[in-house]
Amino acid sequence: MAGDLPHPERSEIQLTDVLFALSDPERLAITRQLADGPLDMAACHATDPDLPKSTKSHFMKVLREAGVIRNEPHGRRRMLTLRRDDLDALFPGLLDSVLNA
Amino acid sequence: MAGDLPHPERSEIQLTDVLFALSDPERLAITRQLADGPLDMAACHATDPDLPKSTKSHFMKVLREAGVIRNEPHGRRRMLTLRRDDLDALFPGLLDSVLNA
DNA sequence: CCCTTGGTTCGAAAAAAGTCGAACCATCGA
DNA sequence: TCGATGGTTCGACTTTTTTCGAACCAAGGG
Repeated sequence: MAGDLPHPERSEIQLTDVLFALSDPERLAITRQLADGPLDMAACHATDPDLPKSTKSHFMKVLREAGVIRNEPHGRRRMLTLRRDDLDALFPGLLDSVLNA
Repeated sequence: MAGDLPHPERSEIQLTDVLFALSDPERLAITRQLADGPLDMAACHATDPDLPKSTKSHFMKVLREAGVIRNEPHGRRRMLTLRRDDLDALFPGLLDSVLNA
């Protein structure tokens, strides 16, 4: 593994992909947890604590490829961050309205 | 056919369903057309003008069941309206940010 | 009446997405 | 350097979603 996973540039982020990524309750829950700041992946449980790790990893992949989160290696762990700056710049007000709903 | 199709009550509308309905480019295009006011279904083309009518009808069903639009009989046609009041009340700012993006 | 028009529903097939075990990989601590 | 830890990727399977023709339906017009 290269360690660094691919992330879309800001200019490549598509509104429909972001909406799709957020349209799943588990992925939305993850996104909400990241609204308060970055988290270790291990510290970030969706709703089900017994979720298989491959499934959890897949959720993160969908969010990452849509441009909603960053997933970067951090020591032996993964640091997850919400791409708030990019999303706010591209779609002003969208993230806030989703998180506040 | 009863003529009147089922619509969710405002209280039944789910954020994730709305996000999913808007996460498809065709359905988003339809929604944008309705932002300026109600339209006859016949007057509301998505992107492809040669879209089969059953496919178009299905798009409308997804949007209707998510609570994004109303689809009501109007003479021999169908009147489509964006449920802006309901969406604004439930998810303030969401619709505007999506439409302005 | 019948026929056209505008639209829904059904059914089946294809495409996409979700799920998860197993294998793999990279890093840190002992 | 070995093992444990935290996570990704692969592969196969299940489920959901999409697509669209064909059948159907309701309302108006001739």
